[in-house]
Amino acid sequence: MTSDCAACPVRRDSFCQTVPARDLKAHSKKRSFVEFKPRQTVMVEGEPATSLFIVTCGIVKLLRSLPDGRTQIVGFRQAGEYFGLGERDTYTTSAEAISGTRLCRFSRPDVAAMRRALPQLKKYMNRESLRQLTAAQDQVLLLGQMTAREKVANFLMVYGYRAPGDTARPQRLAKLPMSRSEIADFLGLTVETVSRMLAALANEEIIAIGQKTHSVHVLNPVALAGAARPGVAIARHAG
Amino acid sequence: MTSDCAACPVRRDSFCQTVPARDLKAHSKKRSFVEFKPRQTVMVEGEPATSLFIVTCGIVKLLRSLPDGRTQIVGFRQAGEYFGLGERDTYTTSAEAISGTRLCRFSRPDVAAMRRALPQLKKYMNRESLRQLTAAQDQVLLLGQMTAREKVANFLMVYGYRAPGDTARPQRLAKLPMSRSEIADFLGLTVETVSRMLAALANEEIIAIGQKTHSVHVLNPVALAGAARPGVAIARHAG
DNA sequence: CGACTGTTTGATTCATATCAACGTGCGTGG
DNA sequence: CCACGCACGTTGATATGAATCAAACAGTCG
Repeated sequence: MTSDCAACPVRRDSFCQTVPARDLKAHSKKRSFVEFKPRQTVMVEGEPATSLFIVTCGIVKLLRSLPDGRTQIVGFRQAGEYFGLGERDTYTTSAEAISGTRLCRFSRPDVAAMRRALPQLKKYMNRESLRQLTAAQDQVLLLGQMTAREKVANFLMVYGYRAPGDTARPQRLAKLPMSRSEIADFLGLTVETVSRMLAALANEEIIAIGQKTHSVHVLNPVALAGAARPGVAIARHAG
Repeated sequence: MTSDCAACPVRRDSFCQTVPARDLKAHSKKRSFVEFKPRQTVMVEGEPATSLFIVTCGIVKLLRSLPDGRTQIVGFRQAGEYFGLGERDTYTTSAEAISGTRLCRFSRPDVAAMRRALPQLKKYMNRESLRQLTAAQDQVLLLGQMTAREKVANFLMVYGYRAPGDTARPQRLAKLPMSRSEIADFLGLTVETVSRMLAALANEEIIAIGQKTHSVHVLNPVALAGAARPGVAIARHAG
């Protein structure tokens, strides 16, 4: 909590990497820590955008809702990634913690000042905006044109697929911190359909679903890539 | 063609608005004009991104394709809007002229130099990136959660709905320069479904379709907004 | 140990795609 | 100037993928 930014585990993975070491002390003073339990709301679409958040640990979902309750997840944010910045002075998405989460909070004025003071930070954030735009376009392609099976296979390709340290083994472990219903809300499907598609892939021995249900073993990466057919994987941390 | 930027009809509506009048002469030297007939390709996804384009007149569609030919339109660009800039050094979308189109072309290095020289331009483009991100998220919500009817109604709200000068009349004219199949590719539907939804709205006397088929009269704006249900209109020039 | 939440599986329905035919406006060439 | 051909749009019949409805089945937390 009271720890200095110099000791921050995600400093080199977040936009704080652009803050020179000698400015870290001052930097630390600007940020506050906030913690959220699973399912807690971090910010709400349409409300005044007062803060920018950086994920220190845990995972957060960004979402857009329709008045009648339908919701669409437009992206996930993991350790090191930031959210809360948009073109408007109100938030354009809501955000909710998926797992227990610790966030760094910066006020908008402070962020603006930092952008002015640190050209590298400005550059970092501008690049990030463009990356997110590309990711959003990936999701548009996925939602508009892919079948349920392709959507799910793609999701596994993008969000799973991190070797657990050692890459030698043919099967790799996909960790899915989010629930089936969150996967569904991201892919524009229902929970049942997501479950069925996973079951089908498991049936074909392309994947194996762990008993903890949030871990998926990729048994046949080639076949999985084939199921994601289009070959065009959607970029990481879409949205 | 050879006209000076000072006489450009879209100067005040494009990012050139940030170029001081005294620099316009030099600015003119950097840009070249290119023209495209309907259906002609301006740039291709994945190819080296050498240029940035500003639409002078006409309309252009930006699209993403899957290897098997499925294509998704991720945005339209009209007079004054630019495209061709992304996080990568290759284009992230293809672009194709819808109507006969005239574009200003700038080389990437020149754009980079201009950004360096003109802080206002940089600011303009950064804001634009964020606007496009918001628009892309709007499209994600639409594609992921809306019904065919809602999609079409929303499309009319966003892309139509420009009073023909005089706002007094209850019915307004929606001009749709794009074909049914382009609307379909934008909404993630088929041509037939788009046609049926338009027919249904016409049946209910919410709209009336002109004989030229590219113009739609909005007879009952309130009912149209209702059909777009969610109320949350997707932002203009999505993507 | 029992309620609860999340996941899976099954039966059925429904919205939209697909397949097919027809209409219509428009440009082209006779 | 008219007739033909073609691209585009509409309309209809049918098929189907995914949603919905419903129920059983964990794993988890008091």
